[in-house]
Amino acid sequence: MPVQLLKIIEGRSETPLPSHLQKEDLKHLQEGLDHTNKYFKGTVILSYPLTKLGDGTDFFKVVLQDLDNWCSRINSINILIYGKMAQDCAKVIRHGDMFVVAGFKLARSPTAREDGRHGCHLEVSEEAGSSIYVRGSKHVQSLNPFKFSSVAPKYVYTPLNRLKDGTIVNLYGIVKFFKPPYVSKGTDYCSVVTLVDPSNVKLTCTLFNGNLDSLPKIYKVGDIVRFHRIKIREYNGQMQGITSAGFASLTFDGTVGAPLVPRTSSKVYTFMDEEQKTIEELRVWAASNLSISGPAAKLSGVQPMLFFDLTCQLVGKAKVDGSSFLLKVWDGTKCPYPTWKVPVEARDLEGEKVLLHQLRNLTVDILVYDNHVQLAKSLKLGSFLRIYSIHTKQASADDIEFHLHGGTCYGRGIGVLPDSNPDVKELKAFLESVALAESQNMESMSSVELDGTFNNVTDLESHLQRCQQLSVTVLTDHQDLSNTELKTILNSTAPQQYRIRAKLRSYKPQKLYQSVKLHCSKCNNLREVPDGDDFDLNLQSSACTAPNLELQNTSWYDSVMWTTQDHKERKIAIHFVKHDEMLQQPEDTLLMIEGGTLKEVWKLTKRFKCVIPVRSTEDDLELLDLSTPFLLQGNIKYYGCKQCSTPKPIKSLSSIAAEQRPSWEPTEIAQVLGIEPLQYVFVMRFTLVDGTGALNAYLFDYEKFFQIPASEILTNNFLQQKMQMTMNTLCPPERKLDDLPWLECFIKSYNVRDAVKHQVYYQIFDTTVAEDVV
DNA sequence: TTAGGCTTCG
Repeated sequence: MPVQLLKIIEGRSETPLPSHLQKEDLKHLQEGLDHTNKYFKGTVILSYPLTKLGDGTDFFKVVLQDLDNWCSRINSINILIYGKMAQDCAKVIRHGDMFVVAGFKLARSPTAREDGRHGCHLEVSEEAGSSIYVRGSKHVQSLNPFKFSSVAPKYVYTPLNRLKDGTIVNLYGIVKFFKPPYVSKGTDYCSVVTLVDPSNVKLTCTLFNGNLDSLPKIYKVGDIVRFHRIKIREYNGQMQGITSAGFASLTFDGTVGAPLVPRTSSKVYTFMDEEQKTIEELRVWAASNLSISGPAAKLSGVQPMLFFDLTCQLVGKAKVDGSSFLLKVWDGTKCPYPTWKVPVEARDLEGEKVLLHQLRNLTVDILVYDNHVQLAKSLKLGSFLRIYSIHTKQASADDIEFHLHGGTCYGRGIGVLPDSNPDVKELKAFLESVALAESQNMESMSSVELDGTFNNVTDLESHLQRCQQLSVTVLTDHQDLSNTELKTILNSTAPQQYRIRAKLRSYKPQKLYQSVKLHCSKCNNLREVPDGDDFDLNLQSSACTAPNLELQNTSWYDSVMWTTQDHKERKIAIHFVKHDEMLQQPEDTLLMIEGGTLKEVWKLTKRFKCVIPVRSTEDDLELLDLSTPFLLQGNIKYYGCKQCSTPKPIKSLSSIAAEQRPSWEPTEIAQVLGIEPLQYVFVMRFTLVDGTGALNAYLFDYEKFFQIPASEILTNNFLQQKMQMTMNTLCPPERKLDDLPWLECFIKSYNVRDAVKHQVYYQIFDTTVAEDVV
């Protein structure tokens, strides 16, 4: 039989190829050379749907990658399979399979220039006397491994529903619960991990090791682990896993599409295609079968009386007494409640004094107890931590307290995250921006303050006093102009420009988030920013269209598709845009999603550079309705103008993908997709007074006035607080007019006429909030 | 040996 599936033979995993065949290297596949008695071996990286040619012959095309030459510029080749063999192959071939072909005919590939693969393709059919051997992955039960040569030992992995008492096994699982390593009462560190796998059986493992590093590096529920040599025992009527001699583990991020970088302390480990495929399959299974936890809690979002996990940086620590220890941490956001400060002796507090002072309003005190003290003491200042199951407690009328109680219930504990952790990378970038803002604030304050003799209230007061003398805004141009009184302006004709000195008596809207609008610079229209519900509805209605199978896996993107296993059986497809035939790092990757929910789309934006929601049509993917963002990047939703856009087919994007270094700039993406992008803008009305008169001036600001990008305000707590603080400085609530600070501004007057009336309006321009106010 | 998940009570 020409297509041979190498079947499992109990205890014998080796089925040799016919001995007359010799392996041919990709670079030796050339026209004019003799390929009789040669075979080519590669991994299936792509297969196309089975089709019929014009004459009714079945036709199946697969792309093989040569693993021995995978770092060469050209490492893949097209295999064209005809007739019955095409049918047979189409039934069994899976992505990732090892594929061997012999007795092929070699011909020039007409698509080589376009697909960048080998200059020749291999033609294969029964008539030509070809043979195909397929080695399937572990998870295809009917197919099995054979060795081409003796390389690494083969591991067999036991599904969690097949575990037997008293055995030592290898297994994979998705972390459903874990206790980060803690000091046990014996001699070792202990970590308890509960796993689940697609057999839907749970296994709780108790892992011990004297070396912290030898325990699995699990950072969150949903991580995927591979355990080697774990002992299975029955305990209380259930199977339990426990470390045995030689136990080893790999841990992977459980997010679909995240890089496959194993976390391990082992210097030598096997991790091959099959393993990769298993992890990818488990990720997809988990994505549709396990509940995905929401975004991580931030200090700005804490509530009294709850338990939460906090990702943070350690800025100070101090011993308190024998059974408790103090950690001072921050995550760049401000806790909305006044927080409890644990009294400690100044000499017991470790940490940079200046930093502790600078961040005094952003750090919180976490008191850790009992078994956590030892680990807490050993933590390095500046390290990034995830503290699991912190308890917030409202002790007095105002203060909120943070406790990490003794014991390890619910995974209570402290984990140190490496700098390479994606959450740490994100946090670090955020903290740097906050620290910069904080230090700029500090520079403007008096040096007396820095020594810590002044308290917060005094800081604020002196800050406001300063604001009352100087202007809280500055002019970015035309400084030579002299001031004009408001009365004069009100009595003059428009259009004109003026420099004014006035006080901000009031402003609208009072709720600052309402000031954010979307503006089209082409048609000048302003539009409200759609809320998340609209977006969700659009996504839901587009999810009714199932992904078109013919639009999966093209020359410029790779696709993953799965069906959710809830009652809706929703089909989700993700298309990862490639660059140079390769997938890029997630942080550089643009992906398109069909059938995703709002939550899934947001989750993807956390990991990938750009996300474009799309749906299938008959012959291409297309953008959703323009009330939906055409692009999500970071926290920002980019919208297009309905009036001025003429959406083009999605394949127009492939031109950017083909660039040397695709930067995926929103403006460039908008341009190739025929979208006129809308810009986020603050629109506010300031009522200004100067003793001679009052006038309303509009502020129309993308970023310049507040030095805050309008695009980021809606999704960034810190910037919202910053903007609120700025407005409180410009127009302090509950103050008499005399006590308000001065603003220096440029305003221009302009006429607005319609059939019935004529009005003069004023707009602020070339003005910015003073640096020490921001 | 240790812990064997399922919140402290400071």
